[in-house]
Amino acid sequence: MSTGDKEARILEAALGLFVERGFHGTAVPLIADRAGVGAGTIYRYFEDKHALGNALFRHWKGRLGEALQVEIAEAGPWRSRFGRLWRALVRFHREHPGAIEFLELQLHADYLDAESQALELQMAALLFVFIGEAQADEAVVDLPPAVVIAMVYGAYLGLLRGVAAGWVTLDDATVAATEERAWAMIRR
Amino acid sequence: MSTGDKEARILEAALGLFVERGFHGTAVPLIADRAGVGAGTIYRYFEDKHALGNALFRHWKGRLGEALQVEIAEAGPWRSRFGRLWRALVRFHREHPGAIEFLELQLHADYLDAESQALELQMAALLFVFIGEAQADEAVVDLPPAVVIAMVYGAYLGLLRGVAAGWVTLDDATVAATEERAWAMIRR
Amino acid sequence: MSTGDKEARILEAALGLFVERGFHGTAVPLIADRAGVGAGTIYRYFEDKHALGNALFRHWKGRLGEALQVEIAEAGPWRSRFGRLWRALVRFHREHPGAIEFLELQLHADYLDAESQALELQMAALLFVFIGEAQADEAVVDLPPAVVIAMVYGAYLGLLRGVAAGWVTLDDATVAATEERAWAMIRR
Amino acid sequence: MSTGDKEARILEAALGLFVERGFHGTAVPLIADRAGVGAGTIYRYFEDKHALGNALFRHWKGRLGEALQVEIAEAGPWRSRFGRLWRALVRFHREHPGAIEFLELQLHADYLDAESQALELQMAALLFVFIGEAQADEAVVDLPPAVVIAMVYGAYLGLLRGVAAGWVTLDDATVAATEERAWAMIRR
DNA sequence: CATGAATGAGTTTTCATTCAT
DNA sequence: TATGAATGAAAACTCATTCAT
Repeated sequence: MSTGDKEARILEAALGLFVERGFHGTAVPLIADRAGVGAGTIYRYFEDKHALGNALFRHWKGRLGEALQVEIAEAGPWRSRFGRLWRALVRFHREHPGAIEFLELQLHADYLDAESQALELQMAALLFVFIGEAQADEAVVDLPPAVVIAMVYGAYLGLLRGVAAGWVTLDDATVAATEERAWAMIRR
Repeated sequence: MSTGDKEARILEAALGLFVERGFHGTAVPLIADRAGVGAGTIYRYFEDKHALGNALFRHWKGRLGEALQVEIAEAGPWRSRFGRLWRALVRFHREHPGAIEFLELQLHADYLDAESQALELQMAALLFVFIGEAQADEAVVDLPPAVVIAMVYGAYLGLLRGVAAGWVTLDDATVAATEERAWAMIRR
Repeated sequence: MSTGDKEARILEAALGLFVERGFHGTAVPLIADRAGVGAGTIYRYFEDKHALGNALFRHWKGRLGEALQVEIAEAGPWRSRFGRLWRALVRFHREHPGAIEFLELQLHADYLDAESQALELQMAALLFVFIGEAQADEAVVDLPPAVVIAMVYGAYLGLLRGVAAGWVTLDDATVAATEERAWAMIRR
Repeated sequence: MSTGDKEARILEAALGLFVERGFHGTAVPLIADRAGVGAGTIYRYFEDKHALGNALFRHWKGRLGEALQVEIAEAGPWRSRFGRLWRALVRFHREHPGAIEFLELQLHADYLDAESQALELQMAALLFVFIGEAQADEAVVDLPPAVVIAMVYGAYLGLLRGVAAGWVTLDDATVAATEERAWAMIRR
C-alpha cells in the first residue's frame, strides 16, 4: 500500500490492458480498477494518460535495454555472443510477460514523446553497434546493419506473436533451435 | 467521385488512418473527411465502425491470401518456390502500401469477428501446407511448421517495420539478399 | 400508382407506424418503405414530417367528426341518440383500425399546428352541443359538459386500449352492454 | 444539490419532459439540464435511455400499485370501497402530477422491458380481483372484468386528459360527482 | 494522499431532408 | 414526377480528467 507499490500496480495493470486492448482501447478507470486504486489516483502518479503510456514505454524499454546491454558487454566469439543475446531476449519475455508485446507489437506513434523516442533510438543503437562490430570482424553478413537487425529482431517478434496466438511453444529445445536458425540467417 | 467508388474510397481512407493512428485512435468523421464523403455515408456502407474494420481486414487478408496462393501453386525446386513467395510478399507491400502494416502490425483482437478470424486461419493454413511439404521433402529444417513460419514471416515483418521507421530501404538488391538470408534460416 | 394512390399509401403507412412506435419513434424512410415509395417521394406530398403528422391528424379527425356529425344530426329520444353515437364510435374503430388509437391515444402536442388544434376544438364542440342540449332537456346529469364528455369518451377509449392490449373483445353483445353502462353513467 | 438525490432529480426531470414531449421526443441532455446535472451523469445512474424510461415506469407504476393496494385492502360495502379507490386515484394524481399522465397516457411499448410489463400486469391483476369479487357479491354488473375495468379506468383517464387540456377542473365536489357517476356505470 | 462521483468534450450513430439522376 | 444515395445536424453514449470529500 506504500506509494511505490501503487505506482507499480498502476503500471502493471496498464501493461496488461494495453497488451490486450491497445492504448486507445483502454479506459483509464479500467486501469484503476485492475490496479485496485481509485481513478483519480492515477493522476497523482501520471500527468495524464499519455504520460502513463510514456512512463510504461520507458520503463520496459529501459529494462530491456539494460538486459541486452549486459549481454552485449560480454566478450567471446560472435556465435556465442549472439546466442547470449538471443537467449536474453527469450528470458526477458518469460520473466516479463507482456512487456515485449507492449513495446514492439503495438502502435505507439501517436503518444510517444521525444524522450521515449530517444530511448527507442538508444536501444536500436545498441544493436547497431553489436551488429556493426560483428560485421567488421566478418562474422555477420555484409548487409546494412538495420536490415540485419530488422530480420533477426523480426524473427524473434514473430515467435512471440506465435506464442501469443498459441501456435508456438518456446521450450528450451525450441529456443536453442531457433537461436541456431537465426544465427544461420545472419552469419557470414 | 462517381457513386460506385464511395465504398472503395472509405476503405482506402480507413486503411491509411488505421495504419497511422490505429483503429481506436481514428474517429469515424476523420475517415469520412479523408474519403471525401459525409460521416453518415460510412454507415450506409458499413453497419458500424467494427464492421468497417472487419471489411477492411477481410479485403486485404483475402487479397494477400490470393497473392500467396498463386505463388504457392507454382511448381519447382523449393529454393525457387521460396524465392517466389518472398518476392511476392515484398511486391504486395510495394503495390499495396499500408495493407500489410494494417493486417500484421496492429492489434485487431477486440473487433475482429468470427469470419475475419476464420480468414486469418485460412491464410495461415496456406503457409503451413507449404512449409509442411517442404519439410516432407527434407528441404526445410525439421522444426514445428508454426515456428518456421513465425520466424520467416517475422523477418519479413521486421523489414517492413524497418521500412516504416525509415531505417531500411528495400531496393531489389536488398530484397534478393534478404531472400537469400531468410532461406538460409530455414533450409535443411 | 396514380398520385392520389401514393399519398394515400403514405398516410396509411404513417398511421400504422405512428400507432406502433409513435411519431418521434418512426423514421421517415421507414414510412416510405412500408408505403412502397421512395423516401424523397414523401416530401413531394408533404412539406416535412410535421406536415405529414398534421395531415394525418386532420384526415382522421375530420372523418371522425363527420361520422359523429351524421349521428348527432339524427333526431329522436336522447337515449337512442346516445346509442347511435356510441355505436358510431365503435363502428369507426372497426372500419378504420388505428385511426382512433392515433388520434386519441397519443401525444401530439409538440407537432400539431394551429389548424389541427382548431379541428380538435371543432370536434369537441360537436359533443359539447350534444351533451349541452341533452342536459337542457334534463336527459343527462347536470355536470359540466366537459366532465360528462371526458368520462364517456374516456370510457370508450379505455375499451379501445383494452382491445389493443388484447384484454377486451368488442363483439356486438358487449358493445350493446357497454353502451348501456355508458348511458347509465350520464343519464339523469 | 446533495449527492444522494441526483437519481431522484433525474427521474423527476425525465417525468416532466416525457409527459410534455414523449420519450422519443426528449433528448437526454435536456433531461440533464432540467435535473441540473451533466449529461454523462445520467449514464452513471441508468444504463441507457431505455433503462431510464423503465426505471421511471416502474417507480410510478409501483407507487400507484401500492396506493391502490392499500385502498383495496380495506373492507366495507362495495359502494364505499369503490369510492375509496376512485378518490385514491384522484389523490394520486394530485399528489404526483405527471405520474399518471406518463404511465397511462403514453405509448411505452417500444422500450418497456419484460420486468416493466410484468409490473403492469400485476397492477391490472389487483383491479381484476377487486372487480371479480364485487361481481361475485353481485354488486357490479356481470360483464367481463376487463371490460368493467377498461370503462372505469378509462373514465378516470378521460377526466385527467380533460384536466391536462384545461377543460376540466377536479375540485372536491366534482370528484364526488364523478365518483357517483362512475359507480352508476358499473353497479348491478 | 486517495478516492470515485461528476462532468462535458468528444465519439459513435441516427435520421430528416435534399438533390442528382 | 419519383427516386434513394448522400448528407450533416443532432441524438445517444463514452471516457479522460477534475475536485469535493
